[in-house]
Amino acid sequence: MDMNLPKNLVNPYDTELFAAMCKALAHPARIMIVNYLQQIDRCLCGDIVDMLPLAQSTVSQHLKCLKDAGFIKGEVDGPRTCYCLDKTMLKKFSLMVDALGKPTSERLWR
Amino acid sequence: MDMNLPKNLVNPYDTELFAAMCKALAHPARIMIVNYLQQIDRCLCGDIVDMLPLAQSTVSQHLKCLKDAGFIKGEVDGPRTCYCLDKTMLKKFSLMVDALGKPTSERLWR
DNA sequence: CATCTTTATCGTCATTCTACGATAAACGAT
DNA sequence: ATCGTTTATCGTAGAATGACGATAAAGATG
Repeated sequence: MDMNLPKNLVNPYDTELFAAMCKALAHPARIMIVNYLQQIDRCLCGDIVDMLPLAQSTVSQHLKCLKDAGFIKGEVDGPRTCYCLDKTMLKKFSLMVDALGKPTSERLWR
Repeated sequence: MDMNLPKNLVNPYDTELFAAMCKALAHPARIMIVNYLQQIDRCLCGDIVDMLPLAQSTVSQHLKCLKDAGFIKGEVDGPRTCYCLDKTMLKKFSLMVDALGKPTSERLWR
């Protein structure tokens, strides 16, 4: 998205990235997954399927969405996949959200 | 969304709310609007239309979306509407995002 | 090797989102 | 009262999302 504003007022690159991060979290099932992983550290896809009232294929889709956005990592282990949070990414997201409520001059990210 | 997990592990109410907040921010144009309002404090709808490469009706739609989620407030002034951020809401969102990366026991919100 | 378990992907359908132009509504100005 | 300005809403078209079942793929197990 091209903006009609001087660079010192906006940052289109971060805007796109930040919107994409929000989008990845913009569904209750995906929030549930992140919460769950936060609390049990790591688990198999099947565990998440058991927790959510959704079909296995749907859960797999949500996991892909979170993985593509960088919020979770999946480690293949035989026929299974073990998922865990990427806390670095969560931290980054948290910093960007903080920045949203502060003037540019006080922001820690670019 | 109904979960198959004990209450001590999840919080469906907050999950829905948080997902809705993320959704409201899950578009570059809406991030731009929040950023813009952060930097100029308050402005008319028309100013935002000038900034964004979008039709007036589309911008109005995005503003409604942010307003419905509580991130901005609109004060009608004659035929105009003056928009500004609701920093309380941004703060709340920020706290919820922080919580996402922490165990339940350390969370400041319910 | 045949079978079972686990997960990812495909195809599909219904819904939601995003964009636009057209129009209505609210008011200020002439 | 009429006209111009500003903004919200309506209708709509196309794209994206979210759900599912079916199926493929990758190993384990008998």
